Amino acid sequence: MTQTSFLAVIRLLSAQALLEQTFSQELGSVHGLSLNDTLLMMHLEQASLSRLSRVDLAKRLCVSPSTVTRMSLPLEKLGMLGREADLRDARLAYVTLTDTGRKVILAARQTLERKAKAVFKDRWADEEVGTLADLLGRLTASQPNDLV
Amino acid sequence: MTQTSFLAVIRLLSAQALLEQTFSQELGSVHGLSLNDTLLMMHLEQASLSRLSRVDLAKRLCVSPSTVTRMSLPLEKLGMLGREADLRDARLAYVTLTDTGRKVILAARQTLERKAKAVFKDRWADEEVGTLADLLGRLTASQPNDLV
DNA sequence: GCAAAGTACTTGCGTTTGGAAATATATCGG
DNA sequence: CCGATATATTTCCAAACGCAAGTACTTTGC
Repeated sequence: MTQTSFLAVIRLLSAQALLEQTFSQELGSVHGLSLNDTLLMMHLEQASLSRLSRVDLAKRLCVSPSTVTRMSLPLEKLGMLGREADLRDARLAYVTLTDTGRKVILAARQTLERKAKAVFKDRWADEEVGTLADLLGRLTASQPNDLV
Repeated sequence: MTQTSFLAVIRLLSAQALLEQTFSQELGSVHGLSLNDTLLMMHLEQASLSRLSRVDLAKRLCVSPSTVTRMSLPLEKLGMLGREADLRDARLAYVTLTDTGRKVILAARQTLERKAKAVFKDRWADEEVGTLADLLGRLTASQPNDLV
């Protein structure tokens, strides 16, 4: 079992590296977004009030807070993200999803869905994809809200 | 099923981000290696003659060839990696695993195994971990040689 | 056998990222 | 209320990476 755990982890890392190549290239050329940009906006999309604090986003994306600060800057200038203060806590600087951003992320999501479908197109039964999603969900269960 | 595929991919990306944090921190503090350093040496470990060309390594790690060049430089200076030419093709510059490197990667592998085991310690049946490893193996089947 | 195309590697440059430090604000204990 | 500690954000600096260009060598087509 120690060997199986190791195998599972190694393959997870390898599979991600493989998928990231495809997805980030497609997202970049079609929508001008990085994969992390997209995930950030997807988190905002499903958040209440379409807004999240920077540290919250950092935890969800597993990146440092400074990365969130820098990632959101260009997207803000492009009008996809906004900034909002908290009335009770002046330290917080929420990142918000604008209407423009909502449209962009909707399109990007469709691109991702199409690519994701293609990944499993051959040699995968629907049930197997479901099992994979379930098992991976157990791994991320400790994390803040699930996407999708 | 398009929704399930999407869910599986998103969760795969999230799970990897989560695991990478743990593993790269542990590998860095204990062995002074990055996660990619470790994977590179693990590929060499199981290669015939303990050597691989730089482009081959790049494909296996899903990084650019220039990254392999730069990654191997410091490891070479530390005596973990070596360089070897090919008699028939003067373009090739194999990366080789030295005896020192073999010892280091053996220790690093044990660290990874321990951490991997901890990931699945709670709420996972052995069979489920095996299923996960199998399914992920299907994703990476298109890639060059599997590790482990 | 030679020109053209392909492959392997390296280097320069710009981008992205994490960690430490700095700043501002909030909370807690007395 | 006040000082100490904790939290949220930003900025600086250095490390890691991809891409494009350059060099060297090999293979292909004639």
